[in-house]
Amino acid sequence: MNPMTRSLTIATWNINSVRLRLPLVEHLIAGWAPDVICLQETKCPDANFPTSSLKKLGYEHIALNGQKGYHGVAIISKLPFSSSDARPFCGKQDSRHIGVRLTVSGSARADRTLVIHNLYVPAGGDEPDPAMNEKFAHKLGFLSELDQWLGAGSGEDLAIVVGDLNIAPLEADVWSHKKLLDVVSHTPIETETFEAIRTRGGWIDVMRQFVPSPEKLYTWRSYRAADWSATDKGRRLDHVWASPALAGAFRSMDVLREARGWDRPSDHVPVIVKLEV
DNA sequence: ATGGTGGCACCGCCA
Repeated sequence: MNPMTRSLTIATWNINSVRLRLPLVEHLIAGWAPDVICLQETKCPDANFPTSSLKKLGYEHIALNGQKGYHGVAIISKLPFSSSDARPFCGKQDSRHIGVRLTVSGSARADRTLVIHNLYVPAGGDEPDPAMNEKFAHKLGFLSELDQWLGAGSGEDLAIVVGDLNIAPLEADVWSHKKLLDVVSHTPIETETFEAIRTRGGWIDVMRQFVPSPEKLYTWRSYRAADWSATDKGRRLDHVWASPALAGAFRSMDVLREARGWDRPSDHVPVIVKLEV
């Protein structure tokens, strides 16, 4: 490794209740030891977040935007934050974003600032018609605000966006493109808007740098499947975007497919990236 | 064959 860079591992995972699945978070930590873990759907108020357990495991820096019962995002980190912020969307009080600023110290160069945004985009309900389904209208409104924000670019030299974005943009991101064209998460209005925001903002689809289309790549499989592994009807709903300055920085990307088979699993699996900054 | 499962909360809602 270049001694003038620092290696950093970042995980993103929709955990579907951080309290119920704290043992799985601990398992992820024991096996992969990410420097930073971005969680979505923590489903608990900040006061109930398992802060002390995670601090004992070395994640002493924790930024929370939780709420009771629904949504909720968190960033836990071995590295300190110089600041954090939570953005509101659509005039609602949903906890769907937390952002942090990390100072990454290189041994022989000036410190560099890395911004990480952790997002939980609305799922959007079942009916892909905003006139009939206000949850889908909310999702489209959320994307419109994301376009104004992230579509305008990173705003920072070194920036990463991760999270459950609840859209599978490419044909290779779903088990059947044709069967899912009318299914919320893969409708043309969603996939086209998603890719328009990403490309207009100059964001790199980091996962697809490592597993290019048309190879299938999934991060989510329904709880309703009788046998998730055999049928493997998955979707890539979780994403890692990076600003242009990070184009050459990523060294690895792993989708922990096996995590879908862990005891009492989340329906999403962790995605882990390693980069040098 | 048009279901199914899972979490949280409170006895329905959301995913």
